[in-house]
Amino acid sequence: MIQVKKSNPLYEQIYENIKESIIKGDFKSGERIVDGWIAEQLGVSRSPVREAFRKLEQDGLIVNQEGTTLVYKPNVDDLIDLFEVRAGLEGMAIFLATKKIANDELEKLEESLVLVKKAIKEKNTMEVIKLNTFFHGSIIKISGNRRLQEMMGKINNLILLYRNNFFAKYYGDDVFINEHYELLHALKSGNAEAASEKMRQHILNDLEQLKEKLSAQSDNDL
Amino acid sequence: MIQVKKSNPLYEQIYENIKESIIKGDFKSGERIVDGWIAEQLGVSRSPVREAFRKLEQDGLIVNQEGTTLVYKPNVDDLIDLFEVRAGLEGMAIFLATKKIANDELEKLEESLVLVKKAIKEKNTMEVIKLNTFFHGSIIKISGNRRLQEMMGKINNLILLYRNNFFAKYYGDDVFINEHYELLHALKSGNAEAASEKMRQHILNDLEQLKEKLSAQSDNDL
DNA sequence: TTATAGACTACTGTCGACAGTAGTCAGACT
DNA sequence: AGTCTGACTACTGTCGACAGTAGTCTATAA
Repeated sequence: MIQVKKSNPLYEQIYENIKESIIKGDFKSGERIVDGWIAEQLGVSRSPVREAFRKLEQDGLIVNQEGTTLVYKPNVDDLIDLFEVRAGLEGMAIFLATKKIANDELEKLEESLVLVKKAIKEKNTMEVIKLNTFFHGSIIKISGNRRLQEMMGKINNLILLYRNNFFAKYYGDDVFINEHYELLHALKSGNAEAASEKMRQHILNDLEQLKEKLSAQSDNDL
Repeated sequence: MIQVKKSNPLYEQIYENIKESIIKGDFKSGERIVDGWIAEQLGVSRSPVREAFRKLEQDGLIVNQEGTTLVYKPNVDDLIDLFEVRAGLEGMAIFLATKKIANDELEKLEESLVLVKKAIKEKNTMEVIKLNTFFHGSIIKISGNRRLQEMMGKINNLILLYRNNFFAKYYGDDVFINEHYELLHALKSGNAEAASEKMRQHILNDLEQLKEKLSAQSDNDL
C-alpha cells in the first residue's frame, strides 16, 4: 500500500508554529502580533494566518482587544484559576488511573521518583522538571480519558507560558517529592478517593508556594 | 457620554450563530456543513465563515475530516469522557464554593430544591431540567473561578448536544434530588472535601444512569 | 455486463485587493 | 506655546477569484 503524505493546510501549520513560538517565548506575553507581519514573514497571504489566529484565540493563547490582537499575558488571578482547574482535572485523572493502572506502570512511576531524588541531589533542575512533568503526565495518560488529556494539554500550555515568562527555573520546593510518594502509595493501594484528594492538595500546595514566590518578587508587575 | 455600539465582526456573529444552531439541533450531529453554503445563505463571503469554523473546531463542535467538515457527533465513549471531566471540574467548583458561599446563596439553592420537588410531582420535565441546571450552574458560578466557568460552559454545550440528539427529555432518575440535598448539606457544613467527593459521585451516578438508558435503547447506533 | 477513461461539478485552501478606521505627524491658526 | 485640522500610514475585516482535488456521471471499450 502506497502512502502519500499530503501535508496539512497552511493554517494548521501556522497555528502549530505560532503556538510553539508563544510557548517558547519568541512572542512575548502582552506583545502585539499582526497577521500581516506573520504572513509576510512566512511568505503567505493573511487568510491562513487569520484562521490560525482564531484557533489560538480559542485556546486562550492570544487575546483580541478592540481590534488588535495581543499575546496572552497571564496575571496572578488567572494563574490561580488555572491551578484550581488543574487540581480538579488531575484529581479526576488519578481517580480514574487508580482503577486501571498496571503493575509495570506503577514501577515506572516509582523509578521516576528515584531518579528525581538523584536529580535533586545533583541540583539538575532541568531533569527535575522533566521527571516531575513525566509523573503528572503519566497519570493523566493512564486515566485513559482523551478529553481530559486534551484539556490538560491546553492548561499546561498556559501555565508553561507563565513559567517561561516569570519563573523559568522554578519547580517548587522539594516537599513535592514526598507528596509524589504519597500519591504513588495511594495509587498502589487502589484507594481512588484518597488519591484524588491527595492530588488536589498536592497541586493546591504547589499553588501556595508559587504565590509566596510571587509576593516575594512582586516587582514583576503582573 | 455618547455611546456607539460598534457591532462585532462578522466572524464573531457567525460563530455565535452557528454555535447556537448546532446546539439547538438545526444542524444535526454528523451532518456535513460547507462554508460556501452558509456564506451564501447569510449573504457574506466565505472568509468570515471560515474563521468562525476555526473557532468552532477548537470548541469541538465541528470536526475536520479529510478536508470536509462535519458537525460533531457524540459517541458513547466520548460522552463518558465528558462526564468524567465534568465530575472533576464540578467537584473542584463545589470545593471552592464551600469556602465562600454566602447565606442568601444557600437559601436560594434550598428554595430551588423545594421547587424541584414540586415540579417532579407535577411531572413538569422542563421545569425540573431548568432547576437542575440552575443548581449546578449556581455552584459553578459561586466558585468564582472564571476559567472553570468557561470550560464547564463548553463541556455543557457538548453534553447538551448529545441530549438534544438522543435524550431530549431525559433528566435522570429522581434520586438526584436526594443527592442534591446531600450536596447542599455539605455546602452548609463547610466541609469542602466531603462536598467535592459527593459531587463527583453525584455526577458519576448520573453517568451510570445514562449508560443504562443507552444500553436499553441501543437501536440508536451511536 | 463490468471496467475505464474522460468530462463535469462542487468544495477546499489560498491569494491579492480594497474599504473603513484608528493612530500619527506636520503645519496652520490662535 | 498650545491646539486644531488635515494628510498620511498601518492594520483589520471582508470580498471575489482561482487553482487543485475528490467525487460523480457518462460514454466507450473489453
